[in-house]
Amino acid sequence: MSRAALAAAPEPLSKDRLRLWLKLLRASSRVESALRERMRAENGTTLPRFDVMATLARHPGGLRMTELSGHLRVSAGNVTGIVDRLVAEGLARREAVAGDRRALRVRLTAEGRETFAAHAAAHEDWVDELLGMLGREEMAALAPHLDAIIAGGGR
Amino acid sequence: MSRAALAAAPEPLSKDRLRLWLKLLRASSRVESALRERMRAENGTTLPRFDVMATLARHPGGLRMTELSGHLRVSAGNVTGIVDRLVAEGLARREAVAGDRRALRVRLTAEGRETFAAHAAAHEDWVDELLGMLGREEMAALAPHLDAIIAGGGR
DNA sequence: CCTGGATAGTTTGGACTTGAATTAATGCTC
DNA sequence: GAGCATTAATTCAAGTCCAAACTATCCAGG
Repeated sequence: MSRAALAAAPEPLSKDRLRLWLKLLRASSRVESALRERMRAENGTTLPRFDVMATLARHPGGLRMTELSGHLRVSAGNVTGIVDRLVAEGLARREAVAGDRRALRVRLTAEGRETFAAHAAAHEDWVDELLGMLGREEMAALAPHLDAIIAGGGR
Repeated sequence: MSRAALAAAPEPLSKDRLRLWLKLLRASSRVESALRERMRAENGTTLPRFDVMATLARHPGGLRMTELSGHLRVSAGNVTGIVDRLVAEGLARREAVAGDRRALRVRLTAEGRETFAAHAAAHEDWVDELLGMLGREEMAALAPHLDAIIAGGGR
């Protein structure tokens, strides 16, 4: 074996992982910023607000603040401000929880449900368009690896 | 063909795309927040600052503010503040550009280069750990699809 | 009871983000 | 060579985000 072949150490896997991470980040950022922009321009709202409303829509009985921040990937202190704005716009309501005066239950109003339904339909169309290059097979190839990353090293 | 078979419409692809988008977002968020946390706790810095320094490190001759905000995917107004902080910490420097008094060239200082080298090494280790479940084959399966999403529908 | 620790939620401080407005300088065109 | 659109960068307003401190309430032991 030649000296050159010996010297050509295989590139460490960590470099590949770094590159893959950059790709993952870019792909995600591209979709997210397109969605943010359309949410703003066409629905007059923001992604965080939409996420909160989506979570509330999946739980018609309402959620406590802690549950809400648990379902989302945002901190509790953060949810307070977003819910404040939803309440101010008449899209959500805070109710007392019987038996625990510390807790609050947040729930969408009727107007909030209507508004969310319209936004969600548009959102689904946009995602469909932004990921239109992926067919069933491509998604089947991607999904398990994304799940593995989400599951992480046990964590 | 039975009535049931006719009624059982295949689930629209758009639902799958929506689910895939949520997976992509979660995977990306998981890695990003782990990196942010470590950057803060162990390197005493933030991801945006690190990103700016990484870009500057790849261009030893310096970059104009516009070029910097172009390489990163952030708005120009944003870069101003981040560079401000880097300059305040002595990690970067703004220089005048001969021939165009509007423009500025941003460059890492010697201290900035040293600091970045240390942070970058740690960063690579963390990514290697966070994506450790992916081997060469998994990455080879993922990368082209991520590239397709990045390339988008032309834009 | 009552006191000390846990829990629910808010507040606070600092950083980042975008989009839009602003300031300053450039360069094209007539 | 005087106007005028363009470009470089900053500033601004509003919102998002996190971590940490704080307030109010709950609850368990003594």
